[in-house]
Amino acid sequence: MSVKFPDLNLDKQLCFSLYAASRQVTRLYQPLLKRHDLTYPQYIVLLILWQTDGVMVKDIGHQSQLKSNTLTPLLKRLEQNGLVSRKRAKEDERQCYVFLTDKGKALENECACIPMEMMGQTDMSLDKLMQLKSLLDEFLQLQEKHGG
Amino acid sequence: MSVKFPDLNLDKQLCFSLYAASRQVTRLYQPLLKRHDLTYPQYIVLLILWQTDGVMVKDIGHQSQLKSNTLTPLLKRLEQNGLVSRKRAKEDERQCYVFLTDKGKALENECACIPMEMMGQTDMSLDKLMQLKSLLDEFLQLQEKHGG
DNA sequence: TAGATTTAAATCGTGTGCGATTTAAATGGT
DNA sequence: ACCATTTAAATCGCACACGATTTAAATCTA
Repeated sequence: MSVKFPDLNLDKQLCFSLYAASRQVTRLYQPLLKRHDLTYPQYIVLLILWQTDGVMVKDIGHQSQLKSNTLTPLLKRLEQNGLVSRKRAKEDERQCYVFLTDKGKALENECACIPMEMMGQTDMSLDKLMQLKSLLDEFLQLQEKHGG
Repeated sequence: MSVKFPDLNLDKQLCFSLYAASRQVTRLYQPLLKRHDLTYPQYIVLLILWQTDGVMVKDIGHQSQLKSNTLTPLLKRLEQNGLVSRKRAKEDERQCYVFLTDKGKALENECACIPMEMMGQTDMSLDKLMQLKSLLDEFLQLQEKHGG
């Protein structure tokens, strides 16, 4: 058994590491984001909007890999906090466009220091972080190809 | 700015990739675990118990990096499903030991095929998966050292 | 053009995650 | 022995995630 499948345990361990690392990163972000009354998933959505303002919920979903059942309540919270506004598209009433408010746009500058602060907390070389990202992206791409 | 911090965006993107990859892996596990009425975090806890039966909640917490506020309800669900039993330690009533039931022990064999099935779904070389795990573990270790 | 199908969000229910607090048991210092 | 402190679980509240379903709008088709 251990000859035929020498690394049968690897995937357990890999998934375990991935799971723990992801939550650890979220924990690292939390104190930085709390200053701006943001959660980590809210920050992810804002990163998407700061890149391109006025995006459909569907497209935010595609970029973040989150569905409307997660995004709708999250976006409502961002709206309640005055960071975004949601408008139905006139040409297709099913679609909902999300726009940054002035406050939401201003927040981008206030959050500008976060990436730097995070980098400082990782203690890993830039080279290894890039390697890590590259491997994760390869995994995600293979998944997108295979899983639709 | 871009000279001094050439990859300021890397960490945004890396965290994003990590976040997406972790959830993708959970999604891959779900259909396999559903057959046994398990969630992914429940499976993680069972992996720990299959390795060593009769562990304190505290130790499960240390291995899984989950606290009692997550573990207590999760363990109660496992108990309700007849997979584990929880007993207070006689020598220290604060401590709670978790034991596998016969059903819980039997489940290990039923889940034996899961790692193999998962490996088949990743489409990545063993070499790269090991690289990935190595980088994630290095990150986690640095965090444990730094963050306590 | 009426009815079936597809599509985009929203809604619902369950199970995490986690900060903060609480409860109760053990321990430590005086 | 007494009381403050520490420790291990449990509890509470909030915000995700996600499968499944629903709602409503657009589109396709006979």
